[in-house]
Amino acid sequence: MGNLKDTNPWIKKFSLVLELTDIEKDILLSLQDNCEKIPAKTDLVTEGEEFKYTYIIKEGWAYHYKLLANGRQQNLNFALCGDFIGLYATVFKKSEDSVKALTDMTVCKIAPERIIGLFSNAPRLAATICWVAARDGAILGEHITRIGRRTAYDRTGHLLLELLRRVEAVSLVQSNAFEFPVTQEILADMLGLTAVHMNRTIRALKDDGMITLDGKRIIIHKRAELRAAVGFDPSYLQHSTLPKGIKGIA
Amino acid sequence: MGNLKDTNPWIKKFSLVLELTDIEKDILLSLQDNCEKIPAKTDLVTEGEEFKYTYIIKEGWAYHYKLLANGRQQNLNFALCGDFIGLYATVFKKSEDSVKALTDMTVCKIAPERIIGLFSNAPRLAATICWVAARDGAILGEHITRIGRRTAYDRTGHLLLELLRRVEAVSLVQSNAFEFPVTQEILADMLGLTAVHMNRTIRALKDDGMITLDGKRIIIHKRAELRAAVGFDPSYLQHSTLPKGIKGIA
DNA sequence: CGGTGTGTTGAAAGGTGTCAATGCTAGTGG
DNA sequence: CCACTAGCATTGACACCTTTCAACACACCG
Repeated sequence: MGNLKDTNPWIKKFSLVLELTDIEKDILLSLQDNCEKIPAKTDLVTEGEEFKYTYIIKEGWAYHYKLLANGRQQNLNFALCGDFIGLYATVFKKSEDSVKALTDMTVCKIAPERIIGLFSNAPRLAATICWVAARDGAILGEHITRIGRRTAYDRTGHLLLELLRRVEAVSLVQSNAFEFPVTQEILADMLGLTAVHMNRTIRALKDDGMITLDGKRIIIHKRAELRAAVGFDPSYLQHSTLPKGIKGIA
Repeated sequence: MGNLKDTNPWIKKFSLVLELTDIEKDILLSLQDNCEKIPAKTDLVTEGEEFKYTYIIKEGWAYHYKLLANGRQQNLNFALCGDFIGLYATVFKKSEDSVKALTDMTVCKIAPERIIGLFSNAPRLAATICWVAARDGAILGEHITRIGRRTAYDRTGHLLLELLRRVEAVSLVQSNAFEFPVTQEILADMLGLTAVHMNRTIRALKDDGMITLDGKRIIIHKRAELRAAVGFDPSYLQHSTLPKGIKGIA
C-alpha cells in the first residue's frame, strides 16, 4: 500500500511541495476513485461553460486553448501527466479556456465539491492547490516572455526545453528523448506563429542539429547549447517547498 | 466602523467574491495595520529574490516585469488599487517576476506568515486567495492571446479596455476617463512591441478618434466601437462568486 | 483506393523592428 | 532668468522577420 501511494503521480507531485502525512496521502488517493479513459480530440473543458469536474491526468497529453472572435486560436499551455485540469472549478464557476485531449488519455474525475472540502478539512492540501495555481501562473508568465520578446527560433527552443523538464519531472524522458504527440499547427498556435513558419523554424532547429523530431517522438540533442542559444532559465519550474506553519486539521 | 469596513478596497474586492462575515472583515482589516508610502520607480519585489512581504495596494499603479537574458524586458501585468503584490509569498519562496512602482504608492505590508495563517484559521478567505490567483492566471491567459494572435492595434485597444474595466472596478473612472501614468515604452514592453511602433499604434488609435491620451490621463471615446474593433470580451474579468460549502472556522 | 490530416516548399506582400535624429517638457543649478 | 540636462514622444527611411496564398508530397485509414 505504501508503494501504491508513493508511485501515484499526484502524490509524487504534492510530495515535492510538502511532506505529506499518511492521512493526507489517503485523502489524495481517495479523490482518485473515479478514473476513466478519454479519446483523443475530446474537449474536457469548454471556454465559457460551467466546470463539471476537476481532472487529474494519469496518462496522455492535453492542451489549453482559446478561440478568438477573429477565428484564430491561441494555445496557452500543455497539460501533462500529474497536472490538474479544471482546478479552478473550485473557485470559478465558468472556465476561461478550453482543454482538448491531444492523445487518448486516462484521467481521474473529481467533483469540485470534494476539492472545496479540502479548504475546511485539509488546509495544507488546500495551500498546495494554491501553490499549483501559482506555478501555473508562473508558466503562463514565462510563456508571455516567450511570445512577446523572442524570435520564432528562440520561442520554439524555449518551449521544447520547458517540456523536456516537465516531462522529466514525471519520469517519462530517456536520454533527452520523449513522446511528443504535437502537430506543428498546435505548436504554432501555442507560440503565436503560423503553421508555415513553425515548419520553417523546426527545420532550422533540425538543421542546427538541436533536435530530431519525426512522427511523435522528439530528441533534444544539444541541450546545453540550445539552452544557451535561446536563453532558457528553468528556475521558474523549480519546486520550492511550502512554508511551514499551516496546521493540519485532518 | 461598519462604514470603514465597507469602503476599504480590499474588503470591497473580497465582497465581490463571497459574502463576508463580520469576523472575516475584521481579519482582513487587521491585516492592513502596516501601511506605508512608496516612491515611484521603487522595486517592491525582485525576480529571483525571496519575498519579504505581501502588499495590498491602497493607492497608485505598479507593474510586473521580467528581464530577459538578451537584455530585453517583458511586462506581464499592471497592479492597481486593491490588487495584491507578492501574494505567492504565501506558497513560493522566491518571486518569478519583479514589480515596480509606476507612481508614488500607498501600500499595506503584510508578513507572509499572517496570510498562511488564513489557511488554518479562515478557510473561506484562503479560498478567496486561491480565487485571486486563478483570476490573475485568467488575466495572464488573456494577455497571451493579445500578444500571440492580435495585431499591434488590437493588442493596444484590448489592453486599454481591460484597464478601463479594472480601474472602474475600484471606482476611479469618470465617463470613460482615468489617470494613466504609463509611458509608451512601458506599454510597448507590456505588449511585445517596440516603443517606436507603440507610438505609431497610439497615433492610429488617436486618429481613429478612439482615445485621447495626453500627459497622464486617458479617455476612451468610442468604447463600444473599440470593443468591436479589437474583439474585446470582458467576461474573463467578471467576478463569479465563490461556491458555497466551505465551512468557516474563524 | 480515394479521402483527410499533416508536413513541406516557394514567391510575394506586409507588419514590425532597427537606427537615427529631432522636438518637447519638466526639473536643476548657476 | 537662462543654460543645461534627462526623460519621453515623435518621425522618416529602410531592413527583415513573419504572414499570406498556393501548391504539392506523404502517411494513415476506412
